[in-house]
Amino acid sequence: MASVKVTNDVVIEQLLSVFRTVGYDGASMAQLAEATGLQKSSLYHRFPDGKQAMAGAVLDYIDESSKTDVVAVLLNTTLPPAQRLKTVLTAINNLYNGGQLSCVLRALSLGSAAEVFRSQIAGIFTGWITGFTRLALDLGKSQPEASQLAQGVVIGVQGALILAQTLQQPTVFGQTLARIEADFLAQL
Amino acid sequence: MASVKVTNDVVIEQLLSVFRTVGYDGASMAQLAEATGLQKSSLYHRFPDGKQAMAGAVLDYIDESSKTDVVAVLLNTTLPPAQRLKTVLTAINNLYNGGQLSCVLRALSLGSAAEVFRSQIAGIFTGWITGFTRLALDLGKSQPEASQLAQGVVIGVQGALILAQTLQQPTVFGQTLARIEADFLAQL
DNA sequence: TAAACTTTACCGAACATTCGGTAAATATTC
DNA sequence: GAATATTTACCGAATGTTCGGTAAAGTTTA
Repeated sequence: MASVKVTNDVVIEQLLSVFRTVGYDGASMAQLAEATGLQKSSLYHRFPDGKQAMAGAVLDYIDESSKTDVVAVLLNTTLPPAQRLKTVLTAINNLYNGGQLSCVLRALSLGSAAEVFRSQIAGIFTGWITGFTRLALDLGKSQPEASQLAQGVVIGVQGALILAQTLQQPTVFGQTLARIEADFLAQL
Repeated sequence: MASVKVTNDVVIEQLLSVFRTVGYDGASMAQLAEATGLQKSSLYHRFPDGKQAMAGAVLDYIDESSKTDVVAVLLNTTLPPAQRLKTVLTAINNLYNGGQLSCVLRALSLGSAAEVFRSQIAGIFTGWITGFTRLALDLGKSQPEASQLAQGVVIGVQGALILAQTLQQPTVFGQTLARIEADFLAQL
């Protein structure tokens, strides 16, 4: 091989950081090149199918880390439910750097890319909902309660990120995570 | 004067419908022109400061209708709180056509326009929070409870819109509004 | 009242710039 | 030297924006 200046994972993480802050249409090739430290053509060498493929790779990357850091933990029934909850909420808090980072799933669900990526994004959301539903059931909730709580996690995370960043008040995000934890642990 | 082809309000509503679905960077002048039925140059006649001014006019329009349809109702202490709640939630449901329409505030908080419009968007969110806090207090909640509930409205609406549209399951939005209503009316 | 002037709304064509993407050449590693 | 990675230079198309001009309505003046 020739000199690989940056590993593929690093490139993807830089692409992620651009897409998440400016969205798909807002991200220009020049900006993506500058962020990765590569020239445009080098990006096209790694992603021959162009910009959409770059965003697709970012989504695959997110899909993967979502499965390992969130879903797998939630479904790991060898751990006590309360510990699973705490671990996952901490992971989520880190994912968004305490509410300071946008969610790339939201960023990619607008504009030219929206229809292309919608089903994949839906898959990631569904994974979370499945995992949190299982956790809620293990915490003694009824089926409808569990579904409602699980949906509330995705809704709360996405909504809180928007509010926290718009108000420039990251604590809103942490408060929301705390409320989610309390809801799951609440005894009827 | 020459005859006006479309009133300013109609133009703004068409601009709104484009911006809300594709975002700021995703909206091309050609698309905005086609949606309004005017030529690009005619749009520049009405908005000499260009695309940003068009999005700004849309935001002003939203700001206004938010104040009259939501905030003013919430603060109208001549009406019983429960009725205010019901009226406003119905209005919100209509605003987003039962969860099928994106929120233009979210659409404009990404990309090139994000920093330009952030404070104005924050003002609209703050208006809602102020109004819902007042309502919660009138429903007998404590101050911290009221603030938390009010924040939860904005978070819930924004988050539910994202989830509903990604999953193509608009009912998610209605369910969230119902949960919000229940939370406000719940007796401790 | 009618002609002359001004203002307003609109349009088609062009503007410079930036867009995503490509081809050919150079550099690096095995 | 064969293969891969990266770069420089470039392309056509699309971007947001501006310009010159036209038609209609209002205003002024004779």
